[in-house]
Amino acid sequence: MSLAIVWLRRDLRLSDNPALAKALASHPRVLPVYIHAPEEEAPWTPGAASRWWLHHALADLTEQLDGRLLIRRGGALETLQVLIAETGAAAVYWNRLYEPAVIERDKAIKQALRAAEIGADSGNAGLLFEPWTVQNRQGKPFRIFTPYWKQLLAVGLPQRPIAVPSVDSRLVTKAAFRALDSVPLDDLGLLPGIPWDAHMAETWHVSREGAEARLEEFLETELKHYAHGRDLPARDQVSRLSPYLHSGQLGPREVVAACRQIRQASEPFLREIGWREFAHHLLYHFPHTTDAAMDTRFATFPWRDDDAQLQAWQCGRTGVPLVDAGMRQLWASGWMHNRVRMIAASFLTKNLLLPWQAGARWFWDTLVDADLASNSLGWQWTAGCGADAAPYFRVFNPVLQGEKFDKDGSYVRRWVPELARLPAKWIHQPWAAPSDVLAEAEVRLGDSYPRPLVDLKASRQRALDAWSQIK
DNA sequence: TGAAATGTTGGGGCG
DNA sequence: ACGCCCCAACATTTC
Repeated sequence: MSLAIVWLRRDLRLSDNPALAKALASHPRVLPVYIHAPEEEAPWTPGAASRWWLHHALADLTEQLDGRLLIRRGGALETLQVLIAETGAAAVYWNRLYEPAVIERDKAIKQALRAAEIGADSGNAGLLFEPWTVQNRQGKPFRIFTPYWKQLLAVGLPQRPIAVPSVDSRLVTKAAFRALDSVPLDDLGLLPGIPWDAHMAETWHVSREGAEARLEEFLETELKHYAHGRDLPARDQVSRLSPYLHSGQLGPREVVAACRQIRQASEPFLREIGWREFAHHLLYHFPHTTDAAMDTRFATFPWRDDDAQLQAWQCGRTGVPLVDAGMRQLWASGWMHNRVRMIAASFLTKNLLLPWQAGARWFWDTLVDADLASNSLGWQWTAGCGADAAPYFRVFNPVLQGEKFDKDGSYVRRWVPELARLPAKWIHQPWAAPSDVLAEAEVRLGDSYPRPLVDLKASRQRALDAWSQIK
């Protein structure tokens, strides 16, 4: 009786899971396995927020599998080989990932297994289009989003996910499972040592059920205002699906299928799914862009080095309310509204002139949706050094952005409570408020709330001057 | 998925 | 009544 191992990674779901479907199609029994080998993703081993999410996602998947998710620790290849020896498995199935280090590892594993006459097959659970299947008329990878997206739409987005297979009767028996040594989830040490995750637990339902509920609620209630609503951080009319997509608790084909089933126009939202695709496309074809600017002129860009300012940015004490609100939302909940991400990133790279890689590293550690492809693209986009980046001279003014997108200041009030009593007129620029207004609101600049690290106008000019040095 | 500087227009106050 | 100036309001250009 041949057994197949289904090696789960960032495809932590049963539905629309090609590896699981293939295994079930040709083997009477399957053994789902998660192997904890973060060092194999170095230097991009999952950050603290990602690990927190992963813990709960694994717990939920274990429950869906009636306790039969085998967890092991150690090198992926060796662990698979040991498991094959222990179980007599005839084949291993998994779904592909697209980060440079992981591609290399997975290639080697596939080769080694096949050399040992073990079946090894992989599928696509994570993307609508895998990077090597999309190219422009010259046969080259796209570098600009819009023509890339147009082509995907012309080809047609895949929208037929694979249904949830009934796995229960096909899992290894409970007796057989007990005979295998499964590492207790808690032993992986994914949860924080000090409990900083209280607000995260309130914010997120890290489960398949949570993913489905979020998707459904978003499509029903928020999608119709998405085109404008997504710009208002206080309203939060966004999907919040990114962490589910990253862990694979939800697949992009499932999202597209759900959009097609409703009457609302979903183009603006699907376009964001398109950006996620594009990010993976770029990372695959230009693997160095996790660390180096795509635009080679930036090799000599005069980035500053200032730990104190970097730290102030990280903990939300820059003195610029909208930036601080975003950074505190990130720290507390593992997530930041997309518009505020752009503003906070623009402030770091332009106004503070600190390297985008430093920002990318911080986001990597603090975001529950931290994704190497999306994070690298996003930071290079903001810094103006990416493939299809915002022009360098596009500098966000956090005061104007606040007045446009957080008119009444409620987003700032929520995350920067020491400014909550300021009237809307001054909430985005307390440094300009008359002293009686500050006193009335019990704001003491430089004491209860910092003065701004830099003058917005002067630092904007400094960034433009730095740009003119390399162009 | 900007912002600031610069240019243009048109209404209204005023001599 | 007319021209002049001021300055919103909007458009265009530039970074």
